[in-house]
Amino acid sequence: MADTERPWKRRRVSPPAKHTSTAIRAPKEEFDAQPDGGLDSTALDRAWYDAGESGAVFGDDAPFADTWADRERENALHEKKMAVRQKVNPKFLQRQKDNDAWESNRMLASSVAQTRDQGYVDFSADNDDIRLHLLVHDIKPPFLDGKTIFTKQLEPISAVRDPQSDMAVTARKGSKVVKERRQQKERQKQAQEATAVTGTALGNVMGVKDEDTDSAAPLSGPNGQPIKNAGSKFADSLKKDVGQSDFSRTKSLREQREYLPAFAVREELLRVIRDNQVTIVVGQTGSGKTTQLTQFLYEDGYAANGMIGCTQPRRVAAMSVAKRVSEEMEVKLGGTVGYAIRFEDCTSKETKIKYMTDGVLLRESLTNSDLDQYTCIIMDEAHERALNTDVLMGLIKKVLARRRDLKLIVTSATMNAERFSRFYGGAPEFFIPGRTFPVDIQYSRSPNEDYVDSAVRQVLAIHLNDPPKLSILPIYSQMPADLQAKIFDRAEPGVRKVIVATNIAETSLTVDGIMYVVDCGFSKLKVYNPRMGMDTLQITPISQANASQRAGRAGRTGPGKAFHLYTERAFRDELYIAQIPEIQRTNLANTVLLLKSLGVRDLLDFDFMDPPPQETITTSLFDLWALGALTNLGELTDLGRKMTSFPMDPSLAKLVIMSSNTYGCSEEMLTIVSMLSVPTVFYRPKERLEESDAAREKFFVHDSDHLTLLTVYQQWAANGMKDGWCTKHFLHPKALYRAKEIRQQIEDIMKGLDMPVISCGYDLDIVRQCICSGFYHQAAKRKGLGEYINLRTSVSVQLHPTSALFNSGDPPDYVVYHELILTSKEYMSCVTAVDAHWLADLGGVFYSVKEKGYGAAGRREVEYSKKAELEEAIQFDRERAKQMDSSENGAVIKKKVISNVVKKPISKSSAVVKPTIGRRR
DNA sequence: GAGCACTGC
Repeated sequence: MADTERPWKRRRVSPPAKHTSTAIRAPKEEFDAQPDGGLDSTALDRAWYDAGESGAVFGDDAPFADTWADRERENALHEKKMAVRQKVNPKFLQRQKDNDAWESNRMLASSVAQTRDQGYVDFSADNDDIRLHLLVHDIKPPFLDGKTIFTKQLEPISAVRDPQSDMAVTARKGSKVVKERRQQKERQKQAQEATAVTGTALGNVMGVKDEDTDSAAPLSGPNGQPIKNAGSKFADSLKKDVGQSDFSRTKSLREQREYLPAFAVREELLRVIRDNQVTIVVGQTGSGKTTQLTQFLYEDGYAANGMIGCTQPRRVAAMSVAKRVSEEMEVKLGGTVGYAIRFEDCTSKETKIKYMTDGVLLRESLTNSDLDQYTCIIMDEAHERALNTDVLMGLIKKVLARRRDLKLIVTSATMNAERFSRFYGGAPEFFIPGRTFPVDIQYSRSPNEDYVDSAVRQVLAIHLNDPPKLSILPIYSQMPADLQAKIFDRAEPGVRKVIVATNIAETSLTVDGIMYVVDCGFSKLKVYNPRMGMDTLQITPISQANASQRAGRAGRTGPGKAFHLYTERAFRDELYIAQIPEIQRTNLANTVLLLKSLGVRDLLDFDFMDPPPQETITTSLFDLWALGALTNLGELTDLGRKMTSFPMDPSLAKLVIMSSNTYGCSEEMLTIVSMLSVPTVFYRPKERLEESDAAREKFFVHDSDHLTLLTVYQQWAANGMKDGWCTKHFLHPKALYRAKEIRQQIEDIMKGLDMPVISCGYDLDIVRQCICSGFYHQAAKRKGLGEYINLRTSVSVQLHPTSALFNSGDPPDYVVYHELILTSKEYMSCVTAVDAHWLADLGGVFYSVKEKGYGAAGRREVEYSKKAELEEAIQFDRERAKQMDSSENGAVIKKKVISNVVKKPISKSSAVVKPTIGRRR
């Protein structure tokens, strides 16, 4: 079998770092890199391929056949490779010995061998064969030296208004009922179905069987047949809405339009917009602002020289509103009225009214910073303060100063209107009344200790006033679409619906006919901890604005009642007025990179409505620098510029770039990155945990969760991307389809940038190395069973029990992980085993490797690293920064320094051996 | 041996 017949099979591609310039080389790589030292790559390839040929089974009715064959082939090949290596090249082991000898020699001869550097954290592997030490540096780029200020928000922001308040304490404690129920389940499991379980307390009260009250419904139908996926939930819910209200059935579109409150104030609104560059429109629910504003502006001639743009925080909204407006205007969607969301641009040359997500407009500003194509921009739902909305607001403020002809309209709920007005220099507020029904608001008389218990009691109290049968329906975003659709079904006569929802029901979807709302006063909030570089999912008291939004859901189709499960005093004193804007509680690496590429040199000069906390910005800047996206002076590098082309986290963007230009595994990396960009593809219904776990394990690649994801996608693709196949293997079809879309988008971007899409074939070590090149800043070393220590922060972290590496017989010493999540413990999610040498090589900013500690000689060790080079460069840049500081116009870096922290002098002991003579030749 | 918000490019 000649290589030419398999163009996808490529020769091993070396990592970017030049091992030869340092003294150490991992035996494996040394072997591969020696053209004369044994087996050439073609022979290896052949051995590999032959091993595969012998045992392969392919076929449609054996969905896993090719995977298992691959796996076996891989194993067989590995063994063969090792055997061949040792047989064909007996010098191999000898060379290892030689290396050892060489190093001892070098060590003894060298006068620069020093004791351990105190400034380092030393992670020593207790491996008998290779005594390997990974040293961790603590280097900062000059632009982060001292106490440079990047933002007006110096203090961290607390997710709770008052940590001592009743609600904050309750939030931290969690629900006792939930805990007990969990323990009960545990006991039941231990009892091993010895006795049939009859039901829980809750089930007994309601006269419903246990399994009916459980939150997730089974995946299979009544006969155990897998349910075919019903398609996208958006399309579904939109369909069901049609014709639900009598009003929309009996009135023409024109009549409906004129009935809206916005219509009554049309002339006055247009006059205010004409007289002001910025207008804040306070439009309540049901006022018609989203659909009418654009049409008013269009009718008033604003689209004569450009487009009227309207941004939405969510994709569905952008799509469905555009559809509605095109119907009202009796034009084809995509003509005069269009929309643009990720993956879908439904606009044309004729488009005058364009609905889009705020992320799309943000991306557009990358190519046209003055947004010239628009005469008028409406930022809808700005009060939600989504990350992109906030960034856009700062950007547009600058554009408004340059383009006096541009009009901006910001719509907001009542609570935030004044802040927007102030931000835009006292812009007028225009009020449009809403058209909703009155909602009777009730508060608890005393604080509740357990929100789940109180919620159940409250629901039952409402129910017992007029007790028909109850139908309990859960909904959350990760639930399969066909099950989600159930909440929109009309209840049968004599049945009352109870919908148990996450905050998906607060804004994202509307269910008709809700009469009662029970609000527990909490939500799960993702809060970023910059110090630990970690997201935490916290139960947090909601804000007053959230509470009103929840209550308002009872008054959409008739008068309703809302029960808040906290006291009125708590509402007033313990809740923030509005939720903390996303920009202040999230990782900003992405945003900072975007702003840098938009030419914002100093973030302090950027006008944020609410500036992000200092610590978040410094961590983001540091991470970007460590990734190689920023120079030592904090300017964008070529790599950084390339990264902004990709709509994803900077570290993932780096993986894509490295996989294409260095490692030759972009085909694989495209898939992995796409899979990491969607919610988990593994479906784990509560009542079929063991089955679904077993299904997941079939996809495991033992040393990498990333490669496991790759396997899942490849199998899904190989099996025709069928929903039935997904159901059978406990996978979410929706998530996989989305991964496919994302994959296509990234591939298109790569082609646009002339980046080759290549496969590395079966050499998955290449993929792991590439992952290491983008994630070395998130690495950990093994401490115990399943227990690791983060190399840089020394924080103890664990393998998540769903990881492929969990419970594996041979846990790797070093791993990199995709993210850290704090739940009951600090868990690494999506983990890949790496080699310590890769870390030192690819993450030269942070790590260097020492080998062979000679204990008897008093821990005399030699360090090999790129650190000296790096420090030299940093010193050079530091000097440059100083020079810039003294010059007039270049005082960018240091002018914000309050007081310079005196840097510790680099101790003598950190002297580095830089071998000038090669050790082998 | 776990834990469960939501968006967006």
